[in-house]
Amino acid sequence: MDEKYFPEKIEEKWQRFWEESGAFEAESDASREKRFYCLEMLPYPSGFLHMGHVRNYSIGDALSWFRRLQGFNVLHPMGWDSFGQPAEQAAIKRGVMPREWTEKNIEHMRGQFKRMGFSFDWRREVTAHTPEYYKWDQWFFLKMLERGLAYKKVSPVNWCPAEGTVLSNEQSSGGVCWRCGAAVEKRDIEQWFLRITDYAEQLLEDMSEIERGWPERVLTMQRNWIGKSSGAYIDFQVRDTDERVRVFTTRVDTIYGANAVVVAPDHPLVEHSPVKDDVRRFAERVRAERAAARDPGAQEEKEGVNTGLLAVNPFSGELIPVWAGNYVLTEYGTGAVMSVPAHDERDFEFAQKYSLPIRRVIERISHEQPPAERDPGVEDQSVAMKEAFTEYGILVNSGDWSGRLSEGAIREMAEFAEARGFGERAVTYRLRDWGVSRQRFWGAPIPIVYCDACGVVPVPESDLPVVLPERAEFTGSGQSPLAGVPEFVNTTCPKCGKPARRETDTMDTFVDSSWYFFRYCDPKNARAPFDREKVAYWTPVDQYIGGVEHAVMHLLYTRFWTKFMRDIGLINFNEPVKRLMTQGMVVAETFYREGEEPGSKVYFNPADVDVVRDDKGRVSSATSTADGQPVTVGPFEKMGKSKNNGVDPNEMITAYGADAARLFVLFAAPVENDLRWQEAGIDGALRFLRRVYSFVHRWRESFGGVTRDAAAAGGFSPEAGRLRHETHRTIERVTNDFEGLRYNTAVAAMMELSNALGDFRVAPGSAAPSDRFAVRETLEALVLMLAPFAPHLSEELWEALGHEGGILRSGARWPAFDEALARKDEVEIAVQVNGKLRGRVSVAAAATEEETRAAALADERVRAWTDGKQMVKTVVVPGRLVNVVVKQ
RNA sequence: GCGGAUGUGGCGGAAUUGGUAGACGCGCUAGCCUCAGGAGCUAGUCUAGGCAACUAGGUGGAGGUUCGAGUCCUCUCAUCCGCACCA
Repeated sequence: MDEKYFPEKIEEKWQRFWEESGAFEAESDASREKRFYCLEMLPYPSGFLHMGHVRNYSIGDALSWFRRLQGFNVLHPMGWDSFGQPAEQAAIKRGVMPREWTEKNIEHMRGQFKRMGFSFDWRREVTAHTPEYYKWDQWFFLKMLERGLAYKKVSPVNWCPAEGTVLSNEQSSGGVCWRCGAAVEKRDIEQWFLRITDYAEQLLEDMSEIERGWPERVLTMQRNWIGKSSGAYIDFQVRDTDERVRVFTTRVDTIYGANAVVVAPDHPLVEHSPVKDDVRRFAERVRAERAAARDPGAQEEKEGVNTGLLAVNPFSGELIPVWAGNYVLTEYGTGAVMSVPAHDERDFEFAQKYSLPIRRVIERISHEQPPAERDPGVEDQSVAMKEAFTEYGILVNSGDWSGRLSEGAIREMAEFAEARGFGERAVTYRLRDWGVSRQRFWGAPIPIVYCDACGVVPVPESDLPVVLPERAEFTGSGQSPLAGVPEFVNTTCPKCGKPARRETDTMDTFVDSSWYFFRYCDPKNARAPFDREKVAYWTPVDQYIGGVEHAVMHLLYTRFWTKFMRDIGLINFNEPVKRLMTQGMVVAETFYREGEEPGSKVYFNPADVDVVRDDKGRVSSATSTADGQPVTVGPFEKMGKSKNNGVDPNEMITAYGADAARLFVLFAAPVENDLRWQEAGIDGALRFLRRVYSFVHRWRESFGGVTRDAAAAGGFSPEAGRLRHETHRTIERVTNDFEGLRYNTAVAAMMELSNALGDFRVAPGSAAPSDRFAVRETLEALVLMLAPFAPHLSEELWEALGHEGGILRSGARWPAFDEALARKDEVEIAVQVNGKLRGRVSVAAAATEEETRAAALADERVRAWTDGKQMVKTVVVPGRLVNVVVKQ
């Protein structure tokens, strides 16, 4: 053992040891019931690990180590979400083939992971872009197709007319093409969809199974995304046509107040309009406005045109106009609404703009509701009402329904409509089917063949995988790259054998990430996506860790995929993840100067800035290291290129070691909070590790031959007793903190223990056997508890303490605490007089209430406040405090 | 606009869930050691007063419940996040 702690030397040594001994390799083993699946979201191989990754995987790695030490069989795998756009961008920009680019990145990042010392079972690595993996994406797609869950429909994409390419939402933000700046258009093309909406109800219902383990806000976001809404469909006959227009409403009770039917601008009913050209022009305009710069947060003004059609209110028989309005969405409900301005804010706004009549049909029933504004005796309330009354109430002016309450009327009016054949109760969802088609090269090809004779033909399972060609033209313009590869496109029909063409769309990368963690359980299986028994052993995932940005899409899709896999008999549970943890961002200070352009900023990397502090430690100013001139101190922001405040994990490892970096990210903040990266903080982590290292170095020689019996025979000195108490109490605290993923307080507890060891002022040379026993007990516990945070150092110290074969193979177990030792035999009791702290007394931990009270009242300082006063009562909280209430 | 969360020293954050506010770390101050280094060690560090023991105040703000409130209740302010014409 070196006298000093040299991280790089130790880290290399143990990384080699782990690799050679297969320390983190796990196998499903029916005889080992205690098993734990610890999963972190797999990264996109952009080429470089960033601090967000370091944090994400440090959290998971710590938990994996903890469970291993507790004797669990732990599955902790890693893989690559390696399909996706950046690879294609690299191909366009630099002419590198996506596969080459991707694999080089993976190579590099895997090396970075290894330098961090994460305890992955690398044999299980899953890589989305390999045919061995995406073959099963295709297989699942075919299974969905068989079950009617995959289908094709026309749907719009962002289209750059200048380049003739399809753009993602991101690439067309602001309504212009990110590359050439041309105005983006919407174009309708046929695309593949998965019927996730068939599972909407289950996706909502099954949330009850995971409520305890998932963050409330993630479930809320998913609930909102699914957007369940119960109401009714009502059909309005359109006069002079055979058409009926169906609307969806949650408030049938307000139907007597309907002044119009408003349909989406591109609603099919428009065909029957006598002024359909006007309506079409309107629809075109709305369309164009939407495609163009849509500022986030900007709400369009409500606009509409009268279609000239008239519809019959099936309840009242009243004739009302049909309008087309920009505020009615084609995609939601039926694309048509009944407009009830008196009781809906949007309809109110619309009616005001076009001077449509407003009729109040719901009155308040409680004084807590806003007072009724109305002109008695006048039907049209346009003048009286200042805003819509959207609450439930009592029905008025509603024919036979008048006098009923909203709640009952909503139900019964829907039933009435159903009985009369002009409507039904209905539930709608905001959730839409999952569009999986991408007009891209770098994705799993959708296994479909188009044959002139047979139509749409699925590729037979036995012909999978449909392999992505090695090369394609990535000119950045023209057609989808796959369409330009004749060897790929031209094939024969699996049914009739005649020439046919392949589907050139590839799959959304969310498909890959929907089931990858099942593949980890059996990553090399060539006959099936995975072996059911292996998956049954490991899944569902015990703990999943990742960024909150995946709260909706990825996590909803993977829940959907799980339910589908259940339905085809691959697994037998509903929910893939028992516990979910969403970690906060890594943020760092920003420094900048005003740029040449007004409002532009030139950012300085924190490493190139000197910060000046006042004597309270407040940052008062900062200067550039380069020129010594001042720079402006900005707020903490997410690390990244745009703010030039990123920190390279490699540099951190070089300067401080992987262990210190890992310890710091786990200590600096609770895992769900944002983490403020401060270089000084990692210094503190390193200091702590050095301290622990030097304790072991100082004491290890003196531990020989000290047994528990020998130590106990001599009894423990008060100091040694105190140290043992601290040790056992710390084990208790750290163990509990782990269960709640409270790493920051776990580390704090270990630091306290190390401070206690520092206060134990006995020299190793002159220590009694009992002292040496106590110190060894402390150090062994500390080293093992530190393993999840700083595994390399812990391995080194464990070896220095005389254990062979590495921590996991040496049979080491997470330390157990002795309840009796963790408790104190003397406790300090706070004594308050009238709620103010006036003194502290020490009593036996087992002291009765009476004894505690007596001790408190006997205290001199307390008596100074109570003598001569009338005592009203005393409150005693055993083990904590005494409050004496006196009359003033 | 709707929904959710959070406000504690100069900073990140603790506080056994109604019981000693500020653990632990960073930063800062002073001292020691020193080949004077961004190393190590020791002490101090919520605010005000005092040499000190101590006293008073203090958890965004205002009320309230309670022997006792960072924690519970009411109102209010601020910040952050999500959704955004969802009928």
